Amino acid sequence: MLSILVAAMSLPSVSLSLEQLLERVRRAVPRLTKGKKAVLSALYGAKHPLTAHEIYMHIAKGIHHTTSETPNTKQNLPIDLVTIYRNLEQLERLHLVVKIEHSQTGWRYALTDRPHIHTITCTECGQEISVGECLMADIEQFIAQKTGFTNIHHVVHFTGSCPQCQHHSAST
Amino acid sequence: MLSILVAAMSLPSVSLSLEQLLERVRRAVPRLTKGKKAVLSALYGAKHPLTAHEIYMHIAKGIHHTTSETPNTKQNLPIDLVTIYRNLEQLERLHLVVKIEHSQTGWRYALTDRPHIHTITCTECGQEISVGECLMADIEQFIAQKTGFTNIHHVVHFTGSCPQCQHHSAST
DNA sequence: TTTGCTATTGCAAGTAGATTGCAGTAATTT
DNA sequence: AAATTACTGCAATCTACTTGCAATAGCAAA
Repeated sequence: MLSILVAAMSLPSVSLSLEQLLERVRRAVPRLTKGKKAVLSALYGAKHPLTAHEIYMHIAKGIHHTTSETPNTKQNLPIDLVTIYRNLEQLERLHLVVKIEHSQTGWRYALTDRPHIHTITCTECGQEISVGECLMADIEQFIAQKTGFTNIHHVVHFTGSCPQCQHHSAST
Repeated sequence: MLSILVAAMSLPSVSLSLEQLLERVRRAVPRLTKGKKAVLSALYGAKHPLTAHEIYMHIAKGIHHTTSETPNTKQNLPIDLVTIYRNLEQLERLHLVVKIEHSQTGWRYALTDRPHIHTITCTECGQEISVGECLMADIEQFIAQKTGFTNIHHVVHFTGSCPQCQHHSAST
């Protein structure tokens, strides 16, 4: 039984260039704006799912600082956080972006169909580690057959007692 | 492969009385208070995972109204919402209660080891339906072996396009 | 039963992620 | 180049949740 689940780990790697992604989004939305491109670029380059605030910081860091020579124009201002929220919401409705988990600092988003990892958090000490690539593909397929939903995605996070904290538990 | 997942749906039913549950908690916590008993009783009687606010309302509804004959004593006052939050946090640390999903109105909690259902929400119209009992047991076992964690629980929620909304999607 | 210890409670104030209204801006079409 | 309107940024707001602290109430020992 476990061997089947392990097999599910070898997900196909997505080899879509950023340019191809932007072209795909351009066809799906009314206007491909600067803010939308910045959000997609941040998610494209991310190794882990990002919160809206992390996307904001990523964009802000990529912008050159203002000096007397380079005044504060529209070009070098960061994208407003509220714009990032609104773009994530729109891209999620179009199934181009998905919520992966609700972390302690808010929802984390990733590009759809990206192979991704999930994490497990110790409810006692707060330690958080990876559990490897996603194992949910079979469950999603089962749900699709049962409910008629398509474009199924999952929000998954695990909790438990890490090896160091196991003796404190009441359930053993 | 799917037949294995379907088999995982027949989880053992938990037949613990409320009294047995309270006794178990009494041994695990320093003081079994009125608030803690009320929270546990609400979760015990719940058919679905509850938010802190839903637990608050459930407790408040179960209390007799104040009249001139029955003045406002400590006995018929509801449990403060902050007390419910603190009890849920404590019970979660002891693995007696678990977060099931982060709904639009906040985290939903359930008693640990209760057979429970998960839901799928349409990202376009917001419709939410059940996907049947939980299929995560095998994945949790795999993670336990890989990470050394015990008392593993999961936070799971699904999203997708419901049959009525599927033509609007950009991903097809 | 009474007493003492301290975990727990309730109130109030605060934090932070996320949302909303609106006037101005900019991406696209013609 | 002009027109249309989707989108942006600012400010204000909402709400789930947390924290500080004095008062209260479980529980155990006397």
